[in-house]
Amino acid sequence: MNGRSAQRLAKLQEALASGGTLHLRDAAELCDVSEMTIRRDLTTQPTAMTLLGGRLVMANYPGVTPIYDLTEQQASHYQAKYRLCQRVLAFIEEGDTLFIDCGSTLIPLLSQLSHFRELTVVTYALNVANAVAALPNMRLVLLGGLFYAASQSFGSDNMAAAIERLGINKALISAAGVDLERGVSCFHFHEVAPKQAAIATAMQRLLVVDASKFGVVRPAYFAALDDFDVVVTDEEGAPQLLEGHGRDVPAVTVA
Amino acid sequence: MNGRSAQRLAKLQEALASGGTLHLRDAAELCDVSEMTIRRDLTTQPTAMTLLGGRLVMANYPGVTPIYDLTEQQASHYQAKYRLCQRVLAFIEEGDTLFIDCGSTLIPLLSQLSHFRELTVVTYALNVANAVAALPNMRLVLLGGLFYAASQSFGSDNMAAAIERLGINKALISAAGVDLERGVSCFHFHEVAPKQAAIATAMQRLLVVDASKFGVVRPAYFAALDDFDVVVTDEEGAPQLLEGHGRDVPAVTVA
DNA sequence: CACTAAATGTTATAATTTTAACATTCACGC
DNA sequence: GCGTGAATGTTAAAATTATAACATTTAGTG
Repeated sequence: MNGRSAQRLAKLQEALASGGTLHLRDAAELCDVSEMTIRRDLTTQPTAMTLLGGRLVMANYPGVTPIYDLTEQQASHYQAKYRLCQRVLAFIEEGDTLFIDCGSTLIPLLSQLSHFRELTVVTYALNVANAVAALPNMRLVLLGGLFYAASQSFGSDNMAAAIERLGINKALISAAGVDLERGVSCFHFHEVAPKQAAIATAMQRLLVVDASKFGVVRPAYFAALDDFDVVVTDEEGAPQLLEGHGRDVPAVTVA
Repeated sequence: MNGRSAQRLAKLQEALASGGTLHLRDAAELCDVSEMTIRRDLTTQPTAMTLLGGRLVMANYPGVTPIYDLTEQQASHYQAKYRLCQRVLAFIEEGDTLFIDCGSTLIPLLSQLSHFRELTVVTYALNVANAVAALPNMRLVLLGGLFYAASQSFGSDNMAAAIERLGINKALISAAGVDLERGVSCFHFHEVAPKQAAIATAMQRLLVVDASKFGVVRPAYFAALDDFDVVVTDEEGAPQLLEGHGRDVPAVTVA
């Protein structure tokens, strides 16, 4: 433990507080020590900063997502979601007005939508909106309200009414749990109203879920399985969906 | 221009959307191309990502905005905005419900808000929402609608009504033009309703504009200068604001 | 089906960053 | 002042990342 060490780090953190990066050489100059000393400070002392390619950046800031490397597992998990969304893509047509649910499942779909010339996306999720906003030739309608960080989505008392006013063509719904008998559920209660409204108003309803969701029940039920026209799932999910059921299961597409 | 380039970048951006970094080698593997291709994508196409020490990071991620490659002019311009926002900060109190306007002027304010324990932010701008969503202890209300990419904001026919339902304490309004006689203007017509509604309902109204906005007129007028209680501007803006006027000018704060 | 141009891959090289080892300086008690 | 250990600086080598040049593949065209 060294008082100067801590003092230098505090100074640097202050410099970075407004965001940005500081090259190690500049950090050293700022503190009037050698680069090696800054390096040692960073490894010796606990700090909210990290060194990335010779540059100092803020990480682990209270509440701010820390800088970390995506693990291979995370990357491959993303690949699976990507394949699922490739399947969903087959259902989308030029001119559609899509309702896109919150969560991470449908995110990989969005960049694929840039192929279409005329598409409207309706969502109540911030991450979905950001992905769509980055695309050209896309009409985006975000249903606002109070922000729920856990699901990156918004909730408001008149969201259902707002959704029913829109001419939604296809509803792409995701879920946190699918139980063949009990129904389809999610974590957060504020998601129930928009999901149900989208299911009620859309002309075609797709449930997009990977295998891990089957047999799971989450706090908030929002639909029965046969409320959907199509279920898109992966190789592992399909058998679970079909077994012990055969009558009122929607069409199934496997990624 | 290359469609695949854009598609790859979109895919990577999605993978990084929830934060973190992705090593170039993993990014190349994910897209099934060579590292060189990803490098070229990044330099060829406009993107929100940047390469930092061989790792791909979201450039607009809180704390990772790379300022080192900005021109000095840009850096100083940002510094000016930052100072302006520092002044605005003095008007904000614990427990406030703030209306925050769209544009880039007020963005540097947002990261400073993390010092407060209890704050509500109301906005109709996507970039503002993203900055606030990254902060802890913050209540965020986003007014949704149809997305306008040029101003990164939303517009809807009932936005004014939605704003007037909220208990907004202080309205922080920015503008593209301030003419001492003709009034305050912005570029986009859909911004007029929310700005006016916020001005109408807020208990305190602050106009935040740097010197470059004075004497400029933009397509859409939305207020008179004396609709505001305070004008926050910089050293160069203050004299322009005061000259030839003296009666109905609001209090002026200089950054 | 050959031709062309764009896109991508490969390789070698340059530049940068990281690490390790050792030298030097500084603070402080005796 | 001297000795001691911590802190810092310096240097060289290793590892990593970036760049440039050229080879190869691919997509589109006549």
